[in-house]
Amino acid sequence: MNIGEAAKVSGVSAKLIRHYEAIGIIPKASRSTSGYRTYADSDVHVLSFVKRARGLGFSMKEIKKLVSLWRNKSRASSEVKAMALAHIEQLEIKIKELEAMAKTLRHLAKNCHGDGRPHCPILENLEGH
Amino acid sequence: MNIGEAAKVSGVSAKLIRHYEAIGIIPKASRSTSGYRTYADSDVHVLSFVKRARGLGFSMKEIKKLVSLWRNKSRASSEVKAMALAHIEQLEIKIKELEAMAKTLRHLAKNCHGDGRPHCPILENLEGH
DNA sequence: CTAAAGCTTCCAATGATTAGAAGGTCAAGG
DNA sequence: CCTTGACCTTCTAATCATTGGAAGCTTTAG
Repeated sequence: MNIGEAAKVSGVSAKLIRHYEAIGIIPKASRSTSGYRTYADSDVHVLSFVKRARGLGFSMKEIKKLVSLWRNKSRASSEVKAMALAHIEQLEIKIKELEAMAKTLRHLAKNCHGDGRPHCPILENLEGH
Repeated sequence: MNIGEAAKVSGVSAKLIRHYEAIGIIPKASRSTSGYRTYADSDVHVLSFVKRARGLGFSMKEIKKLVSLWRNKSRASSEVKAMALAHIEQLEIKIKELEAMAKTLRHLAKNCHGDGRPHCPILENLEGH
């Protein structure tokens, strides 16, 4: 399989596959005589794994670790669970931040007439009342 | 006021003040004879405005627009409100994404023993069951 | 007069991804 | 056989907001 087909099957773009290889997320692909990267089903499997982990919001650094745990058949599940729990915590912090922003903005927007006049509580709030 | 004191008063780092000037968020500061940037209270006021807008999650592009609306005494509040509402929508989308991630991860973590054994539903899920 | 703190500019890194340029390779059809 | 187009290669650079450092000038305090 060339990189194009591996991209199609895994859902990870060819550009990104090369990038993942460059930064060591995935091992270096073997090459054909002409220098093209060659992929087996198992390689595509890793790419799909990475894609799913990204979909759960893990950073590439974390994914690198997850992949190595995945490949290590004698891993302790506690290590994976700890990563998941730590990540959940980060997600919850981020969610709270965004919710606080949205809450403030909703409050300000509600009090803004939104007409042709210049008076605007939103700007007043940003100004520091 | 030099940039250092403006940074202290506004809470925006000197580095960032220069950067904001370079990308046109704030007007070019006037200079002393020796070339140092000089700031008045009104300039610091703008910096605080920018900082608050950032705190609400607006992008610098949006903030540039907000600042110009703020300075335009004949603006229509509808324009500001529209930006706020659009931003609220983006925030809500992001929150939903993060919540979906957290939900999935919580479910997976709950089913993971988290002990010394290798069996791990989290990795199994990433693998594609 | 000198040391330290503060200022200047420019260049580079972060994190994940995308985009482009310039060129080599492969398969199919005329 | 040769061309066309799709695919591959590498390297460079853009995005976004911010931070960091280097090298050098200015100001302030002792």
